[in-house]
Amino acid sequence: MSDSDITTTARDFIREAIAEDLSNGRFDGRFQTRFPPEPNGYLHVGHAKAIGLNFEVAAEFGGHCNLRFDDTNPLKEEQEFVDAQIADISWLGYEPASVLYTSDYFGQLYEWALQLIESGHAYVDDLSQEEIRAYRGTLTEPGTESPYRNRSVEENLDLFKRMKAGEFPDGAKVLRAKIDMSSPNVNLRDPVMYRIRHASHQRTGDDWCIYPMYDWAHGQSDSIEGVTHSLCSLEYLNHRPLYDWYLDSLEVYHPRQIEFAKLEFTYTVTSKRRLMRLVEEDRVAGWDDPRMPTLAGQRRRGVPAKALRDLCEHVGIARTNSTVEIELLDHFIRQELNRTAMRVMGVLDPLPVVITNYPEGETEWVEAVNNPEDEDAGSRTIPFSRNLLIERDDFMEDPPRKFFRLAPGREVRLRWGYFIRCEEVIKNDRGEVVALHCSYDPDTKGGYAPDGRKVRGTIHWVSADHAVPAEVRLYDRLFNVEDPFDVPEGQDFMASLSPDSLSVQNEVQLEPSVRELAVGQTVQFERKGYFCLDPDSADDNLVFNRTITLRDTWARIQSQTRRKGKGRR
RNA sequence: UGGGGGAUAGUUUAAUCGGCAAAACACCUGACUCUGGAUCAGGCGUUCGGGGUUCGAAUCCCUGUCCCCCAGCCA
Repeated sequence: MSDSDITTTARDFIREAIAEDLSNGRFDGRFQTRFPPEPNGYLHVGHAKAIGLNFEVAAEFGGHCNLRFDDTNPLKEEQEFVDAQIADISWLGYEPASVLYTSDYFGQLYEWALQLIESGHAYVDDLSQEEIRAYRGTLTEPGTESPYRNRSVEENLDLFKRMKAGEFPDGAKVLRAKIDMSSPNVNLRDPVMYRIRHASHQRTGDDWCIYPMYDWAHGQSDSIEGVTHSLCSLEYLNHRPLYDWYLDSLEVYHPRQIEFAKLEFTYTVTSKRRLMRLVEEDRVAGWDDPRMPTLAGQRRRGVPAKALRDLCEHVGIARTNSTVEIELLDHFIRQELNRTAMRVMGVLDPLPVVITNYPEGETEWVEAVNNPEDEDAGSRTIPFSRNLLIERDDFMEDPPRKFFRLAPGREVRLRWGYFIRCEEVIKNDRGEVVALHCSYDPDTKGGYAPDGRKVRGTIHWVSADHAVPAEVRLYDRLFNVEDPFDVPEGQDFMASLSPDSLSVQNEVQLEPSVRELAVGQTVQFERKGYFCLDPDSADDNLVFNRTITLRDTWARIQSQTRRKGKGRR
């Protein structure tokens, strides 16, 4: 590929910048990125954008992308999160060239801090946290210099070494960069480089009691690794001058930071802090609860990684803050699953049907197509017998107009089976429908009538004698408003939590072929939606999560007529 | 008169050096269908406001408005 090809195929401003740097020879033709999460929580759908961008540009421009854990704060980080993040990235479909840790650079970072002290660019400050805040000034007023700002190099060196040696308690001192207390960019008002934290780190144990701040660690880590383009979110724009300042002051290799907008969605929150609250306050079953926007949650729900990748590609890279409608993700999930998921029949809310003219005790096997979108998926057989189960809402005793399903005297097709006609409605003492007596037409096997007569409705069913019971967890949106932060005065996003985000169906009956399913596999229950076999399943107790419903035109018709009816009154 | 970033259909994005404003989702019609699924056809609707330059402006200039980020010893 020639340079001009690279430029003309650039799809966004970041790819343009990369192409330009590459053709200028700015980084000697080298190209390298990194995805740098802090292991303080689980990765979520918003991260998919940054992950995809970093890994995909690396592949496109012939470079590589590392995973680097930005593990500079032992108070918040855990090995569990490291492991989970590695698994999630792999599930998304990307493989880091290397897995690296900022904590591996603590030694080098310390040496560089000494260097900055020696060159007069850093000092030890005894001010308390509150004092430092007060001295920093405000957004509109300049700060004031610390009384400790002009200590001698010798004193700073001595103090900093003693900080590292553990001579001082937490918070007693910090190392600060000496930049400009009156800078209009508050990040440049002598930012803290090191704080004292007598805490064990998940990787370095008790080797250190001083830990570097993000700004001091990040650019230098990029530099050590040879990253060429350090891609990060918009909030770091204000930090770029500092990123550049440290690298320039150290006179080391200097990568280029470029910022882009994060990905956010309606009807959810994406911030590790808030997701943490949902988990800790038991509003969900854990980080991988299928209602969670975490990658682990989405995976468990049955969302294909491809859907997330497709969405990110569609959304693109820009500098505009944006909130994508969750319906767009739904679209990509359905698009992918429609193509790939095997079809299966399952009745969520069963109503017994007796085929009165079908011989008792007899079973025959009908052929069913596995996936009409994929010829190679083949077919399977399903047992048919006298005792069937159909979906309760596929029958109405007194059907409204436009209801095409079963009703007294009416004929429908059992998918892949026979035409049946409802002859009798059986009720209990309370007048509730408990069963249907139907007749079948033996000439319609496979679903075709030799006389060419048509039926409006085709419904799914299972043979009661052969069905496999299961538990199905139906998920709805975790939050019931587009913007969870849109709450009354004095309340927070937790108030937007939907009370109905999970309902469990325990009476579900499925066709026998579901016994072959693997945990994590997503199939379509015909006419109902996509469902994923959950790890909670046991041999005698299958558990499915509903990934997403099918598009439901009937539901729309119903809500429309309901609306119209109301309007007339 | 703190600094920085941003604004194109309901949403997210395109639009080569200033040259016909477009796609997907969503929504609405209709066709087709052994999933009220899928598919197909059609419809809806857009350059933040006001000036200016120009034959021609989403794009350039001036001006105004609105939104986002920053005052952690978080990242």
